[in-house]
Amino acid sequence: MTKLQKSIDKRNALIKATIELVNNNGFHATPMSKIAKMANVSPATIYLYFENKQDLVNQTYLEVKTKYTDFVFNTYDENTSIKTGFELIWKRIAEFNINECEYSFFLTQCNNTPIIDEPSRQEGIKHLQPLLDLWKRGKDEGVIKPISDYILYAYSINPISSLMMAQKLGQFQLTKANTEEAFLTAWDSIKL
Amino acid sequence: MTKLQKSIDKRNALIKATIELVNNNGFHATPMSKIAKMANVSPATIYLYFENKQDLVNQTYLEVKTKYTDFVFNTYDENTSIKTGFELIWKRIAEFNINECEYSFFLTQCNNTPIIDEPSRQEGIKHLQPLLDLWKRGKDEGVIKPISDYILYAYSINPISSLMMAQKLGQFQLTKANTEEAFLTAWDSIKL
Amino acid sequence: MTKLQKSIDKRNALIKATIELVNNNGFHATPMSKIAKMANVSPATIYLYFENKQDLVNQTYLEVKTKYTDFVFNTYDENTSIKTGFELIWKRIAEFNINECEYSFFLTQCNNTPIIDEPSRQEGIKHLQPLLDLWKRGKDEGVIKPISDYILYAYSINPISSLMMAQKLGQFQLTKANTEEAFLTAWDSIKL
Amino acid sequence: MTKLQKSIDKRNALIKATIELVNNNGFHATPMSKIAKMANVSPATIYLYFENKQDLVNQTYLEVKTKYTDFVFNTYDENTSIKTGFELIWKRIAEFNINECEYSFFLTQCNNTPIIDEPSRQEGIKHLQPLLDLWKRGKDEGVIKPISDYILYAYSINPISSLMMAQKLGQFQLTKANTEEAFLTAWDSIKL
DNA sequence: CATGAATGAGGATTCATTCAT
DNA sequence: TATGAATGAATCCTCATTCAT
Repeated sequence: MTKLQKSIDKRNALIKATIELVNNNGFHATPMSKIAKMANVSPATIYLYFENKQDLVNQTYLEVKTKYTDFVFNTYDENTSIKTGFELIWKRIAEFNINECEYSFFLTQCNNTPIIDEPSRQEGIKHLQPLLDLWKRGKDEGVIKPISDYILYAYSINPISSLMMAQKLGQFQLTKANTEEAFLTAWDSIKL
Repeated sequence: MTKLQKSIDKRNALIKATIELVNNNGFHATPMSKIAKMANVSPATIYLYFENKQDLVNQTYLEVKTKYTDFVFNTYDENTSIKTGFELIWKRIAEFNINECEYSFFLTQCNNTPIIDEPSRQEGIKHLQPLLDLWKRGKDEGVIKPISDYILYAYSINPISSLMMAQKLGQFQLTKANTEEAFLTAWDSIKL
Repeated sequence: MTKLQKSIDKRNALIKATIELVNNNGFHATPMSKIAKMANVSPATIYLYFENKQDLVNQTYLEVKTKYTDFVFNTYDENTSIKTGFELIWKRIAEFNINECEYSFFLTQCNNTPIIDEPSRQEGIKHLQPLLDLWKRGKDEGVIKPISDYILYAYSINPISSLMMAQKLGQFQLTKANTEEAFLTAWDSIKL
Repeated sequence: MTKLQKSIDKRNALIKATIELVNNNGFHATPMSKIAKMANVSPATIYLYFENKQDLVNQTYLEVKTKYTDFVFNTYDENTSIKTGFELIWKRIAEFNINECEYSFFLTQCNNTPIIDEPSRQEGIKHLQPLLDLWKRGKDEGVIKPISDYILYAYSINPISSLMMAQKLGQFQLTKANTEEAFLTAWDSIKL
């Protein structure tokens, strides 16, 4: 194994540990020492890869966000009907939320608390462009309601996170059937 | 002013300070000393009213949640059509989110992080019963989709919080017109 | 013992400990924990009395400097001959350096290293005014060499510190006879 | 360039960096990593040339002290009158303090704090022998006061450092004229 | 009830030093 | 010889909590 690979491994281990611990305890209840222990490095080593705790969380956020959007738009094809395109994206988002719930829970927590820098948050928003483009086209074609993207997003995308949270808390089970219902509900909410 | 009143005032001041500080800094970045200072009491005094920091936050959560449900169901009348009943509740929720955004932001933060005890969280859920009853009736009457309450909630209620968050971040403005669009979208998502 | 007295005692104990430890180990080799231990308080207690380590050393410096000048000019009388006045001041300085060598060594160390803030250093210089006034009169009367005060100071006052340092290192003993010789040497260097 | 030369260069770079950083920040506020960076070597490399941080400072001290005495006694000739001999030495010391103030400030700092080992300090004192010999002759001839060498040193040599410090702090300017006054003052203080 | 002073435990971060290469 | 990566042991400082008054 090369030196570079070992470095990357260590950085990844740190990010993984950060996600797990912040998910379970919150940012401020997650000491650097625990992150180090879980990643099998010395606390001092963290500072070779990250400037400080805030930087560690910011970078973790951006890394996870990138994984998220990469996955979400990976299968997306612009040349489809609005509904098909939306379904493609929505179901990938759902799949990510179900299969990578560690990641999606982390994102949710970051999005709803003041633990992330505003710059990093802004950086994370950019990635959704394809979905916004799709909605623009949908509005032009009279298929999607002519309302603010924020409303469209709040009603068709955010609920997936809510359901994921409910599942994490053991209140609810996201089955195949459930997911289909949820998708149709999302579509009902934004279609014209 | 009676002694009892003075006590209640102090307790209220502490809860108010907790909300403001947790909203701005997060739970663990909010020291007891700052809460005390903002409430104009000694740190030691907090422990006359609350067992410890966790208890303070739990009680704050329940208190705010109670304010929330009291407000939301205050004007509710069971003897209306499903849609009217839903609109009544939904708009009160929206009104609360807009006018008392300190409170609703606090609830959102609690709902999306591990800072609240599971027992307190469970306690907070109970209060929604009238809405669940309404949905049950709606499903029976064939007006509301026959799907899990969690999905209904995720699609028709949670988005209000999302929009409130967006507004708090300055990305979005909840106007009268906007709110009406949002309501119709909510209804579209759950109506059969 | 009153509460206030206990507070003052603690502050004094901290300053005493700071002097002793910095004298023996230097500023940066003196951890707050050791200062606390020697003063019989918890490390956290230091921060009730001082903002941080730098502030602790700055305040210690000023406190010692004040003790120094208070002592030095305590017996001074303006209405004497130049030589008598100078002798009065010089011998008090010598006495302080001999009897309170902890204090004078601390001052010397502060004066010769970058551990004291510039503002605190400036603050400490002010106190020497009576000596400067005496020299002014001496120059006017043609008794003192008409050269820079800095030179006068370097030759007549600073050597006392040097001798104190030598004594501390065990190389030299400041006896009565020695001190008299040193005084005459000082006078020879500045008298016209 | 030979391998040996490269080694010497590195050692010199390290010593130079040590002087500059200790002068500006003090011994303990000067991390090995910064010294390494300023000398353009790896931190690990320092340990090829020096046993540890203390050894690095000790050796730096001795090296500078050697430069100092080499310079000071370079032009010295034993076969002169006491006054001429003293003037020769004194003016070289002054010249060194003015032209190589980085070096002399470093020496002053070492001489007034506990950062140098006692052995190294002792080692550094030896070099002054020619001056002590001169004073011995002067006392025998009845030209120099029959008092302790420590007093002679404190009054005629140390003040140069004091003036250099004052100059470094920007309070005072060591001009030609000033220096001459200072020399005469030094001579007045020790001559019989 | 109310408090200011006090603190032990713990957290982020730094640093002298080592080690595999 | 030279190094960059790695680290354990501090170090400064904070904070939830207690206690004497």
